[in-house]
Amino acid sequence: MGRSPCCEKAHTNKGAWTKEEDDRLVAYIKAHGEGCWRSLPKAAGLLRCGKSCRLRWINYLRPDLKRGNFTEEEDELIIKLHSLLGNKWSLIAGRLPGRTDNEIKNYWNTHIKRKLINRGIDPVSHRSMNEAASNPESSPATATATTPNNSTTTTISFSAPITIPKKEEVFGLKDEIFNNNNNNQQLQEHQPRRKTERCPDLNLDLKISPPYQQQQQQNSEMKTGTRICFSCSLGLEKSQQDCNCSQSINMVGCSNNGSSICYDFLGLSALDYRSMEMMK
DNA sequence: AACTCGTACAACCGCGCTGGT
DNA sequence: TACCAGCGCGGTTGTACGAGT
Repeated sequence: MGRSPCCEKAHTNKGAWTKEEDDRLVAYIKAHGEGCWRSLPKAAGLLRCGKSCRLRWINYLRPDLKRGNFTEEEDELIIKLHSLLGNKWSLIAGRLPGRTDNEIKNYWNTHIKRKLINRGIDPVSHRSMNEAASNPESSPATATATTPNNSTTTTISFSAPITIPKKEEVFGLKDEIFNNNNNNQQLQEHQPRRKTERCPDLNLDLKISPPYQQQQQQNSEMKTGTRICFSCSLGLEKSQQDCNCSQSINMVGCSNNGSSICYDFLGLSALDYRSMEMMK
C-alpha cells in the first residue's frame, strides 16, 4: 500500500507564490499561529498543499528571517559546521539565526562548494583535494570536544577524519551525559577515535562560544549558583531520571556548583528554538 | 536583438521519524 | 505491535535572470 498523498494535488496550485497567496498565509499565521499545516490551506483559503505553505512560511515569509548576503563570518561558520555535521542543514541553520536550512543548503551548493574547491579543499571531506582523492573512504573530520574547567568554549578539532555522527548519536550523547555521573569517561568513549594526523596543515579548529550576552549570563549564574540543567530548562525538573541538577559533573554536563557548563557539548547550550525543536 | 549558457534560489518530492490510536 | 497521519529534512528540479557571444 503506498503512502497517501499529502494533499489532493488536482486542486492545488504549484509553482511560484503570488503576493496575494503570501498575504493570506501571513495573515492566517499571524492570527492563528504556526502548526496544523495540513488543515491550514483550507482554513486560510489557499489552494496549496500544507507542505508548500509550511515551506513558504519557513523559508521566505517568517518575520525573523535575515535575508541578504551571507557575511564572511557566516561563511566560515557554515564551513566549520558542515565539516562537523555534514549535510545536516537544519542543524547548521540552528546555529545561524535568521537563516533557513534551505537557504544555507542553496548557498552551500552555489557558493561555498566552489570557494572550498578554489582553496584546494574537498567540500565533502573538508580535507585537501589530493588527500581526499587518495583516501576516499576516510571520514571528514574528527571532533574532539574539550571543555576546560573554567572555560565556556567548546573546541572542536577537525584535523583528522571521523565518522559523521548521526543526529540521534549526537543528542543521544547528551542524554547519556545527563544520566551518568562519569562523564569524562563517557565523553571520551564517544569521541571518535583519532587516527593519524592526515592533514596537519588544514586547521579547521572550531571554537563555539555562547553569544556575549549568554556568556555574561552564564558567568553570573556561575557566581550565584543558579544554573539549571537541560531537563529543568524544559520543565522536566520533576523527572528524577532526566534531571541532574543535584549531580556534580566535572566536564560536560549539568552541575549546580557553578564549575561547568550545562548541556554544552558542541556549544549546544546556546541552542535557539529551532534547534530545540530538532532535538525533540 | 536573439540566442545560449551558467548561476542562484524558490519550490517540489520522497522518505524517515514520531506520536497517537 | 501495527498502522496511520502529520511533520520535518535533505536531495532534486524548475525557472528567472544576467552575462557572454
